[in-house]
Amino acid sequence: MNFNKRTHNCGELRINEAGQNVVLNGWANVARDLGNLIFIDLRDRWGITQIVIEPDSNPEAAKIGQQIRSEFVLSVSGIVRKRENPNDKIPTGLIEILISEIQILNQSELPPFHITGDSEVGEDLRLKYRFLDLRRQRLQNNMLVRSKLYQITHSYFYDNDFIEIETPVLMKSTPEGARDFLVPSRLHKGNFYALPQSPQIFKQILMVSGYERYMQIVKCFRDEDLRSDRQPEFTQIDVEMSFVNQDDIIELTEGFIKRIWKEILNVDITAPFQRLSYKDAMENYGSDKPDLRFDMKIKSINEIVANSEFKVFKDILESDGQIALINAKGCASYSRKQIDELTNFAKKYGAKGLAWIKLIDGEIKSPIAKFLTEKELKEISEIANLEEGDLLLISSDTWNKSLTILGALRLEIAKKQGILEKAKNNYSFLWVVDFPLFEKAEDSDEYYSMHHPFTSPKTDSLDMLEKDPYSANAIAHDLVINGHEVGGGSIRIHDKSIQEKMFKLLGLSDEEANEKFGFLLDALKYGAPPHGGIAFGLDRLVMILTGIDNIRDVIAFPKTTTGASLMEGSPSNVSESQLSELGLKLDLKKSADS
RNA sequence: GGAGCUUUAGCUCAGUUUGGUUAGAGCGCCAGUCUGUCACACUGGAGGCCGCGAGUUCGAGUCUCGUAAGCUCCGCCA
Repeated sequence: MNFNKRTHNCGELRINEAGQNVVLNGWANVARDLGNLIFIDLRDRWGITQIVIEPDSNPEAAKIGQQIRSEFVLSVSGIVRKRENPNDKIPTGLIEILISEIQILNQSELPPFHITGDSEVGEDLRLKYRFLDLRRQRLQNNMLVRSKLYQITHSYFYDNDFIEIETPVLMKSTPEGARDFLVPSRLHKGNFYALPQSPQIFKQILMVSGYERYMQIVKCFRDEDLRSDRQPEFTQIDVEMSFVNQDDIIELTEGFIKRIWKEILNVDITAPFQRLSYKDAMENYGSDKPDLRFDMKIKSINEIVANSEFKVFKDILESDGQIALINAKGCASYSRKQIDELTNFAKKYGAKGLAWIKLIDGEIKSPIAKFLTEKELKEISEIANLEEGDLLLISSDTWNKSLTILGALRLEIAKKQGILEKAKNNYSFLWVVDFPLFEKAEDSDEYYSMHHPFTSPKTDSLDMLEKDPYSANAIAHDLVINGHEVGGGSIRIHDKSIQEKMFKLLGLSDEEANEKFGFLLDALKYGAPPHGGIAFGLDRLVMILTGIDNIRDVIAFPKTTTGASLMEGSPSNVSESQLSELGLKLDLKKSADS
């Protein structure tokens, strides 16, 4: 097709260019036909420029102009001139283009939703017509931030002497953590590749190979249920270094985050970031990824009620549980119904109930007051800083559950009271360190790696690996921004015998360990350097940088909560011949029955 | 695996409490008028399987049951 190619984009012309002949290409954002004067807002990804057709002097252009509808693709030629009435809402608002020639390059059907403006549109419609949703300014801005982040990442790590190496997308299935996505092999019928949950082992092997500083922006895949911040395929900034300790990794990361915030948000942030041990994070905020933009700390009252006759408390204390509270400032006015809602909220996290204490008109109101002595009530009021109009929420359960419940309530209260809304332009950066090496399953006596099985124990925990392995700590570090876990890493095990011991503690026999991770154990035999690293969730970083609370809005082509793509219709059936080539037969009875 | 919310015009939603004539609004769309608009304005018009399937009822957008899709959360996510 012959058409006049643009001399400028739709966002760059200013009053200085007045008098110039220019050509613009783009989409008709909106057309306003005033009869003997036609205005068209021409849009491309750089901006909007108003073009004018004057029918009296250019009847041919007017004829075309009258046919133009929203989203038609145009090429326009004309002269830049000062506007009679400027529009101060857009950067090009001082000028307009008087048309000499206008060409319709393509028509458009009426789009199913407005491209212009920021109107709310149903998620399913947006995903089905993703090509139109991506045309909207909101998503274009998100993609732009994302692209900038790629560039900053590459340049920062390149400046720091890292090299980027690609690791396989088809690899061995090692279903230790999340479910793997599997890919059947045609050449090895009955065998499967897995898509990587992370390039963890490959990057460690690259350290053994002597690359010392590796990074990669890499897609990872986990076949687990989705959430508003979780997609089955997501992007990770993967980093690994040799001959380093934890502080080196943390320092490098802080420089990286500083550069991102400066270059994308023009915000200067100060390092080093605060550090909290896992234990302190849990005991103060009820979370291993606390949002520190507001305070509302959890207080333990175990000692205050140590001798309480109140059966609920007594039982919890006898089983080494945790009784703790938060002070919901100014929430004493909550109705019975609102408190019931909070209780139901807490029950989602496994709470059996929720006790509370209010101070209204100088008087304490509480369903459990009659079980507490005056001294206990006084000490609780003191430790909680109970003031007029406050509501204390008290949870008693196992250590982990009680604190997790209060941590969730802490966030819920902050949301309800507008505390989060007020803090939305603030940023809190935090390292959570000293994670336990192991985590016990709730319903069995089995232990799992809290991080992954290649995480190094702290050196002072090496002894404990022998005596009390399940109390040992890991040299692990999570980067938490505004209550989101955006990065996690550790110093890895580079000693083969410790790695073997870890597998054993996780219940893997020598055979199983060799079957699954033999190649890693092999590599550790040949001069593995001390090494460690970190990986960042790129999608979550973009969410924070754009202030968007949904991961789908920072990914060009995301999946729905059932893992489907509404645009191209995946996942989909495949033909019999495709299956037989792979030596596969479907047996859907089971899933149809259940 | 479990819980909750939503589904009505092209889009965003009201209507469901208490079943009852012809299901509404705003925006958009179509036609016409209009020389300074920028969410143009004005006049007129078209547009509905009330997600889908059963059931209750003289009668269902409205009540009951089932089902699908989207979203949010718990479990899950080494």
